[in-house]
Amino acid sequence: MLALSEGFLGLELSVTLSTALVDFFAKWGALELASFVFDKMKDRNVITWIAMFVGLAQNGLAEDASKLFSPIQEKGVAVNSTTLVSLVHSCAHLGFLRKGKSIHVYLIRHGFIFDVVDMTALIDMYAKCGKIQSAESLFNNNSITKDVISFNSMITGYALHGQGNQAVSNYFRMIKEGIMPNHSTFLSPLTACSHSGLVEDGITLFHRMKEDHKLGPTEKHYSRLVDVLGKAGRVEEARALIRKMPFEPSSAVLETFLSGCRLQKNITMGIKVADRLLHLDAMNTAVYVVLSNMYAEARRWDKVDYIRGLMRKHGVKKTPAYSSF
DNA sequence: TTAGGGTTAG
Repeated sequence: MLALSEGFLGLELSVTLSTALVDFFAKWGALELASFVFDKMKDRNVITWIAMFVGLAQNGLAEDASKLFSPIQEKGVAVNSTTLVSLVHSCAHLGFLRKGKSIHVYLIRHGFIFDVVDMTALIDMYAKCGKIQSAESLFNNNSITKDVISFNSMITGYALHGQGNQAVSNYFRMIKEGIMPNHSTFLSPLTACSHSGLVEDGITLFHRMKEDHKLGPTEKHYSRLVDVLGKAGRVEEARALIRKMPFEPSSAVLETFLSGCRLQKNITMGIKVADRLLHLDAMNTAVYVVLSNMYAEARRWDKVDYIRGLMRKHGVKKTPAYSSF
């Protein structure tokens, strides 16, 4: 602190070096240090302000970040692409729709030319802030050449808004437009399929990954499809899928499967997978809770007591939450 | 010697 406040080796730190420090500290979550350097600076440039703003935003300090917004705007620093993207990205993260929109409007008024990266940041911001139609019209206005990230962003937006059909159809549109998907492309629509009950679409997408694009599904993709199948009551198929996985299923996949078993009130299968999960980690609270809830739903109070006993035996503290019915 | 887009949902 002393070295920083009096300058390094008695020299005043340059704006560039101080800014690098603000950025470094903020990125590591050392916001007190970042603020300290920021406050001490006599001169700050665009990058200094943005680094501080982004640092606060990424660390969830919405209110503090918000206070920097006006000075940034007053200085008119939101004029280049990098600045725009940094600011808009943080606005998306914080749900600052009005602020994000004001940057967008400001730049339109000033005749700013948006590239695909700028557009993607805006699409993501509008989608995350609940304005899926604004995101959609930006995406569809044909002023930019779309790429895999802008497509993924739009697809994620649809998924976020429960528009499973749109998420899936934009995957096909992307292929039609000759853009190669990547692993991320498939995650959002698969999630959307589980939310919207689009079982066949989910299965199709999953298989297209490998067959059409040579993309081996990762554990997350398996987990999503297990969820799609589990929610649709196709527990046996979900189980077969897990067995076919080219790697050992982690707790995450098994927990997804377990919640499918609970949803379908398949206690027999639920016990099997819970047993496996507890062999992986006897302290996995979630497993006890789900098992206990399954038994409670089946009014098997003796078993509920038994689970409680198991928890005590293993020193698992959390009391299972009973579902009300 | 400083700032750039997507990556489940909860």
